[in-house]
Amino acid sequence: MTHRDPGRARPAPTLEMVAALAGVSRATVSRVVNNSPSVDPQRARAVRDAIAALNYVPNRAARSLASRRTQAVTLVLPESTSKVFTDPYFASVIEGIAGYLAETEYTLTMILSSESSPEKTRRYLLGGNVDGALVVSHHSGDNSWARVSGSLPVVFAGRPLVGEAGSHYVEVENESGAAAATDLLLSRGRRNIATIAGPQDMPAGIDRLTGWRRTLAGAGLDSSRVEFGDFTPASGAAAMRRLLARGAPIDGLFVASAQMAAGAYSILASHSLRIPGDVAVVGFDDDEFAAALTPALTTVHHPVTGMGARMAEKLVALIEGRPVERVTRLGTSLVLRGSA
Amino acid sequence: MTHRDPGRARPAPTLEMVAALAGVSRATVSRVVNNSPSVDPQRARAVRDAIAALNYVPNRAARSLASRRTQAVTLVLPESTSKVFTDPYFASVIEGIAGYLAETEYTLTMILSSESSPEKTRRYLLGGNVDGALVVSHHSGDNSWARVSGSLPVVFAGRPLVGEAGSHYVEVENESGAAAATDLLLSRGRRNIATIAGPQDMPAGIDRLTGWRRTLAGAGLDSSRVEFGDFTPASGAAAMRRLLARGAPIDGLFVASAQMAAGAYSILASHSLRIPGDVAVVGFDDDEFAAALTPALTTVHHPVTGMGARMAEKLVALIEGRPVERVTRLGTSLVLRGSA
DNA sequence: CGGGCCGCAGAGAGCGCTCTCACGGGGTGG
DNA sequence: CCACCCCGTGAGAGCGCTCTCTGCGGCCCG
Repeated sequence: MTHRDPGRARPAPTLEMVAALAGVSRATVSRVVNNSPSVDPQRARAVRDAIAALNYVPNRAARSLASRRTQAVTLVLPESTSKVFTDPYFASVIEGIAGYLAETEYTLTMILSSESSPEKTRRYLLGGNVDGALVVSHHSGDNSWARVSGSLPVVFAGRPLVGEAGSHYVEVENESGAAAATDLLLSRGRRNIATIAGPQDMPAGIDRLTGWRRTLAGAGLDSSRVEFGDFTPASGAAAMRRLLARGAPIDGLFVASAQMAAGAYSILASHSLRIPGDVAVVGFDDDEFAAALTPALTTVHHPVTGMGARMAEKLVALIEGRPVERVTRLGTSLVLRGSA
Repeated sequence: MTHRDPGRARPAPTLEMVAALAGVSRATVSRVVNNSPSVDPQRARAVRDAIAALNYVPNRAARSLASRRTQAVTLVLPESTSKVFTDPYFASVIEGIAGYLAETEYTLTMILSSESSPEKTRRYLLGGNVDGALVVSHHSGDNSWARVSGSLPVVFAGRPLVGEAGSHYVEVENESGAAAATDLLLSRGRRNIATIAGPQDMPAGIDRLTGWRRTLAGAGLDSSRVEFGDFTPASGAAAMRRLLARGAPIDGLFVASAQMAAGAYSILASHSLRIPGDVAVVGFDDDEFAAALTPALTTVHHPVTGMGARMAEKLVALIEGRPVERVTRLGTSLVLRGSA
């Protein structure tokens, strides 16, 4: 079947047809479809029957044209994401967003914000294509959002580092999560605690490091054993290698992502350091990586899917003019497994 | 800023306004915007200038209403996906799709096809909301696609097991990839080769098993050492446990996904079986998991992102009535690392 | 018993764009 | 030199819906 529909088959039923069948005017059908309260129940019923009979589905384009609303929100992913796209994080966030929106009238569109032409993204957003945007803006580099969020509802994943201070966002309590992880290492009797931190141009990287640092400082311990990675396994391995090369003793390790922990594991193994015997390890992120490691990674669990859902919820509320908390913070919990 | 735009700020410029500024009719502007060949170059230039001056962006809804095309395609993900969503596979496919579409006029929308109400999905697809659909239909269970793909261009990821035989799809050469993996194990002198196969209700699961089986049969070897998983690390671990429990010797192992390989690794380790010394392992999928394992997994690489791009490309061609190969097959390659 | 409301329905004017159709003018062939 | 094309253009009719505005009854109040 070289498939080309010859003439768009069945022409979709229109409001007009429903109105005719139900014996009312277009306006009334529209009212029923949009749940306007002031419709005679009996007529409403007739209309609903007609809708069912014709298998009527409102035409989104027409509706959006007339109402000047699109009923669509877009998820903006930085194209740089390509590099980290294999991070299960994104998939989970998307899942949460899509899951929430599925129950609303909103449609989810996605754009990869091309770094080469941020203007294209801006024009798309401001061109009346969507009612709002969700931004998974990882790095602090792009500030194109400041301008957009002034005239379009925008919700960020994670505290934006730049842009206007009034942004709406949903974030995970990275700092307290990291603190809890570090506390656990302390409670295990570890005193020479290192960390493999994330990039310092994103909140997740900054805050997790801060939590670790603050906790060690509170315990009067040295917090100089820091190396940085970019959340990928390879960078975790490299950071671990640098950490060991310093020569300072390490008996506890907090890693800012499960993927980096995977990298660290392999280096520890190649140095014949046993987990948790020689080095107790606590990670951050409770994804497949965390569970798949041997020993399974004790880690800070945070609700990624939930974050997506909350972002979507917040955005819809914003679009519909309902009151919204500007910031939503999601707690973390410690998942104890074998590594610490 | 409790952000509520008071009255939709700046009313977007319309075709009409561009026409007035350029001193031509609406029709002519429309022609320019749509690259109609028959426009006087000089006027076209005037129009383009006017567009730039006004920063005009066509209103998608109006265009779609008038043209009966939506310029949107949707990606349908089975909701069951939630369970496997952390699989980097999806993220990569999406990346490929979004990347390709970014260069076209098409917009990407996503829906999680709720298993509880496939009807909702169908109505959305057939309700004129999109010009075409991309289906990442993993399992063979849902056959709702057969009906849809009759009246809407649809491209599948992977050979669909059910539905009309004429479907368009892009697939990876799973069978030959698996065969190559198995051949490698043979070339390493292994003769007691087991496999952890994927679910037998999806092509990726079936074909990879077939490739393994065919190769062993070709070499006159026993191909009864098979256990199944569902592509997750946990299922890989369970399958490995069952395989070892059989008591039959195993010196080579082909695992149908990198994630399952991760699970298998941990079980092999707990049985003090060394990789590749005691058991040489070859996986399938070249994702973060494969590289993060210790020893790094020798695996069959397949172009997941490329598959997404090809799917999108195929769909757009289909929508625009251009000739399209019904099936696209993407080759695999063997990535040699430390595990075999 | 009359006037004023209020609740519900219908008429109709667009929303911004596409696309068919008709038209004018220049080029070609007879 | 005229008939015929054909190319480039503009006019205008919608696409399917929303939403304001008007109108029609019936009810309450004075």
